[in-house]
Amino acid sequence: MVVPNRQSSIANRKSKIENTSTPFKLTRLQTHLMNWPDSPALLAPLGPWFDLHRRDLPWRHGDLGRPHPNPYAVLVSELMLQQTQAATVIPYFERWMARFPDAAALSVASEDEVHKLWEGLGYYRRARYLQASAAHIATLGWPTDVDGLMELPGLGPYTAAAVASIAFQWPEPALDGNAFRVLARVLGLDGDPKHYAKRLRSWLRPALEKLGASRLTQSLMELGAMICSPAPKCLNCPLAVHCEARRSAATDRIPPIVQRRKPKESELMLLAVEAHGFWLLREPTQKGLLAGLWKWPALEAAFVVEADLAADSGLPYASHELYSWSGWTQVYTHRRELVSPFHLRLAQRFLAPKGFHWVPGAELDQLALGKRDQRLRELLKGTGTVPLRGPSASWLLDHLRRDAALAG
DNA sequence: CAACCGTGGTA
DNA sequence: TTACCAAGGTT
Repeated sequence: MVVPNRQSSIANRKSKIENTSTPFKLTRLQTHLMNWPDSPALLAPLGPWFDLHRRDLPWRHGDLGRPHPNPYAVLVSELMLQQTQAATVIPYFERWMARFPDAAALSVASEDEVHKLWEGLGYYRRARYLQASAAHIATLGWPTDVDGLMELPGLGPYTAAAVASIAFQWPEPALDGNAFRVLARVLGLDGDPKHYAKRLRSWLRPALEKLGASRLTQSLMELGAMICSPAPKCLNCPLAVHCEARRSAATDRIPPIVQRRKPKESELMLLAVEAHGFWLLREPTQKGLLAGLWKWPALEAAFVVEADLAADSGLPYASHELYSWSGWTQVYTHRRELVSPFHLRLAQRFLAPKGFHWVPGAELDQLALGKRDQRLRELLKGTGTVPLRGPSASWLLDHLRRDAALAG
């Protein structure tokens, strides 16, 4: 497939990235660029270093001087690599490409299967965006410039530029966390390097044109991942001679650490309710945490206190059995959950509330679950339950049905 | 624009 | 154990 290089500029985009520059800002920009070393000269050592030390990643093509033979593979890898380390991505990428070898195959897949192949990788929105992008490409073909790539769902400034440079050799500067850290240190930037994004892109473009877009983009990120890491290994760095942060012993201050909000804590009971070989699962939601995935029913654990007070009310659930395991802490980006898992076995099924579904045990493994719910699914396969230590079975069931009624 | 979206590695 | 943070993007 031949894709023309339109030489469009991310920095001058009207939409999504930044506003067009005013004459005043352009003047400041030019002034500032005068103080930075020439980018092709400064970054030239990256090429030879990369040829010697580059990792052999399954989405990485041998000849970086040409457009990538499979742009779809680049797209898949870049979506998977968002906020995710390469080592984690590799097995997911292999399975994905085996099952969905091209955009057409992905575009006709079921959403459940798409999520199943993404299971455990996190940020599940990316899987849906990738499928939507594949549908666009299968129908209309590949975009012909970086602005077109930006229109694909799930592609922002970084990913659009990464696909442009790695898949098509368009000279679009792709700035990820690695590139920002490397450039902040080499140039000795003060403050958050993201504030320099626009100037850095203008400054980088000549280097992309001279050293090769794919080669420079990947070598910059590879250096950030392997050498110029948060705790840098400057002795092995091909840019050390001209690095401002190293010269001034400031690599621990550049770039500055951005502090995060403390995660919110919550406590919940996670229920595997079983009846005659069927399991009660929450159907996938469209929004919120773990959207698109199946979930075990859960109850706010504040109820546990009530349960202790209520004790067993003597309701007719004599044939029910309740098992539990020791709990754990489930960590998300901005949340911490204290999880208490239970297995409740019922003598008979009841009508599944709205938003719930009785799943045959044989199909449990086919559902896409988040790590928290995968963990309970695995517990059910073992025999390591401990005697009941928690609310009564009747109490749990009553609250589950009440909770489901409210949710529905 | 701050909040939100998962999970695993690392010091 | 805690906190940072990773080939970020969307709302």
